[in-house]
Amino acid sequence: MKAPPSRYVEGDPLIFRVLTEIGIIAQLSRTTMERSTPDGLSGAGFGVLSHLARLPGDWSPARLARAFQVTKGAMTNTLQRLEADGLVRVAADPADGRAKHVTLTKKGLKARDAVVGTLAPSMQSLAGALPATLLAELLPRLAIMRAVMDTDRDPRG
Amino acid sequence: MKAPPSRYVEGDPLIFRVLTEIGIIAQLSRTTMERSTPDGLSGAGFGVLSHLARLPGDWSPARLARAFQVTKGAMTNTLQRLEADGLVRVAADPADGRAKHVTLTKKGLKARDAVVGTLAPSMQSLAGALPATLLAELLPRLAIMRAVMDTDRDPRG
DNA sequence: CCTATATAGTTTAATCTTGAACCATTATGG
DNA sequence: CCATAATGGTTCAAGATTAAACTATATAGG
Repeated sequence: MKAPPSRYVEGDPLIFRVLTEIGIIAQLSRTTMERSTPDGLSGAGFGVLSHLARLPGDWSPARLARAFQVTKGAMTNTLQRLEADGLVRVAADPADGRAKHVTLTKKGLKARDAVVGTLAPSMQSLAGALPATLLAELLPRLAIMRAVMDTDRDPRG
Repeated sequence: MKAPPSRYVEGDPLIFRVLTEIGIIAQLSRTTMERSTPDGLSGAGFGVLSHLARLPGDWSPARLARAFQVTKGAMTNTLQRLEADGLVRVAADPADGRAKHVTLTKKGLKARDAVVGTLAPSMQSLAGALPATLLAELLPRLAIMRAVMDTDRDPRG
């Protein structure tokens, strides 16, 4: 019987420790990212542009809010700013009187690509500092975890 | 030569895709966590309590701010709320006239444990829904990634 | 049909974080 | 020793997010 080195480090279930690491990495990458978008494009705005660029399909404000796990009010706000800057187009859905369609403008795509380009050097330096196979090992596992969490979450406000 | 299924999904470097997954998981877990602390304890507050509970040592507001990658102002705010609720103690550092020491109170430790307990069922259900070895495979790799990002970041605030 | 319920989107007040300015104290190096 | 730079902490205005209330449209059941 020997005393543990600290009260919780050993005892906390794996899941807590994994989520803690993920939270810190997300925070670090978020601040890095936002420093590359001083042109009035918020992190949330960039996220929406990037999402629309990567994932084709019909995107309504409500669907975007669910995808980002953000309230409808926050998404309204983000989209209003993006539309005011001409980065997205928001049109009424002809099939559903409640809904709207969000699409990327050319300007929006260019703005997104510009941020990605600005970000590239620091991302490459980060990737280069990691063990060669690390990212390839992480990605599919993170995708599984995200998929599981994504399915049994509660809808938001 | 065949056309890629979408413009970016295949082309984005691994590092972007990994960080995207991490960002979404962090957001999902953050909202889950904050729903388990309706007693006026913010997510940031819980993070600080948990940090102090898990990692012994001398913690000043500035060091906590760096650990969480948050501005000094935000940490001042968080600590003032925690201290007002009697969850932490903040005392002047006798060795450094500028600095302060932050320590957990018994009440703070109990509050932290209570939140962890409330969270446990959903965490267990999540862990149970994942492939058995997934978390054990993720943790060391995430720790490496966090360590690398942590070392060559800019100081804040 | 018609009522009840669910969903899409907006608005509002409250909360939190940032960035910058600021003061106090400590380290550095001529 | 002294001037300068660096660090610790607080405060304040601006920006972003949340929860909740509200309007409008759509769906389901009797």
